[in-house]
Amino acid sequence: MKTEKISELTTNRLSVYLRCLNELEAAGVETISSQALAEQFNLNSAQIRKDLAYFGEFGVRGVGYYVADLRQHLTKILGLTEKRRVAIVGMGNLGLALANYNGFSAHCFEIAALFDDDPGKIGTRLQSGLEIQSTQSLREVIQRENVEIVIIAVPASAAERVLEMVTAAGVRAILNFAPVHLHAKPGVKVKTVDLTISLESLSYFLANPSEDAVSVDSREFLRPEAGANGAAG
Amino acid sequence: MKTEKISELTTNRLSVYLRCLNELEAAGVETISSQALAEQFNLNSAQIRKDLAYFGEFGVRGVGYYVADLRQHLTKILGLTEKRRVAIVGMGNLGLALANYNGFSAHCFEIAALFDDDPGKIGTRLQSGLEIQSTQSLREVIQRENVEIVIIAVPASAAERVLEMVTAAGVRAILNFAPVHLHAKPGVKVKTVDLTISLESLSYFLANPSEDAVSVDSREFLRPEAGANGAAG
DNA sequence: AATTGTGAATTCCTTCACAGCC
DNA sequence: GGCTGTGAAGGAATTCACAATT
Repeated sequence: MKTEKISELTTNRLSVYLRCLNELEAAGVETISSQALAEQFNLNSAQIRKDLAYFGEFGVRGVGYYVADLRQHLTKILGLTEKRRVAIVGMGNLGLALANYNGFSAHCFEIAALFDDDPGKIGTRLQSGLEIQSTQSLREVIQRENVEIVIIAVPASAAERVLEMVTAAGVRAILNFAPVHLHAKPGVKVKTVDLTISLESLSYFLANPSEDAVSVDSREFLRPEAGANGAAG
Repeated sequence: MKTEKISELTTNRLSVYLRCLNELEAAGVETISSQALAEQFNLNSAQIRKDLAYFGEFGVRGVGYYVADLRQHLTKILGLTEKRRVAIVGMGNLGLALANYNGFSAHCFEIAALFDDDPGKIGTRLQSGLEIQSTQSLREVIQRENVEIVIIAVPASAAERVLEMVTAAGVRAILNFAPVHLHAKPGVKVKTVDLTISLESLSYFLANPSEDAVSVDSREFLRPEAGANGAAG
């Protein structure tokens, strides 16, 4: 167990391993080797062992990793032992879609509040029973509902202002869908999902026939460069 | 102008530069230095110059880059001179939200077809006028409509099958929202946007109080690791 | 025999620092 | 003087390869 700084690339991979372990456990598999795990994701087995070794010695030499055991360790490392409460700001198409998406609850995230500043939307109740509230009550509601993570789904022009409101309310973890670079305060983490960049990256790929037409799932969050020829998954 | 392999991190940053140049041009700014550009994104100015230098000598020493000129070069490099036709497979909440999202057309992407295999949805027409079609006609429609990019917005269990159909129809660029690792054939690029990983990454951040509470917009698609202690300085 | 955990080697990416040019 | 383009240096992430362990 080291105290080095853990790269975000490593923690992203831990998420992937955890998902796979959930499936393996459901399938009744008891142990898995780093090699077998690596083959599922086009990763190197040493990388998996290193990722895990940052947090402890979870494996058994000559055997591999006990699925149930490792699953539990990763769940704890990723802070997923208890539900985390999430609010969404911006109830346009995307915000609504996320609010109605059921996959979150299965993964320890619970939508606890919805905000918009359009008077025509405030007061509307979704299928889930949650009511859209005014952004004017954002601070109060976030604190009362113990919201830990906020999803920003407003237009780019409003995103920075929302970030300020949200951090002023004490939130330290933000998932931003607005296509803009946000300036976060120290101690606050902003993850931006930028669909324009993703699409333009595909456009670049189409425009520049790769000399060596290798491919793979290009998830740049698993490897610094996947894709191109790389992987990414 | 080199022939080295261009990293996906570089092309992602080109998208960011282009967006900024669009704003600068609209604001009537004529030239910009790598230093000024770098400050907007917490990047190093040498990195920007290097990114651009892979593709040519676009700058003028002592002056900087002419905004209109560089904008045009980047548009061409990213293959954005003509509209790219996009299809969406899976008309659940997310697929619908993406289909109704207007930001695409502004960025040279045009939704050309929508697919689902739920008979209750097939034949439905969206606001845009586009009709949801059966996945059984996927190949035919994709070829007739000259679709170059497909967005997969189906459940994880169906994603691999959809990928096969789509690549069989000749599509080489896929944006995948299903939380699963897809296995792409050579010459095919898959970019996966995985919300579960993003949220779990935030959960990890909350669960592991960073010793040095520095922060930054952690877009791992701009730097191998942003955030944590990343860019701040 | 099989597989982990890890130092060393490698590869890749970023930053420095300065020559070259406007 | 100011700024680009770039070789060299530095840093970070991945992979190799093997000792340690069951």
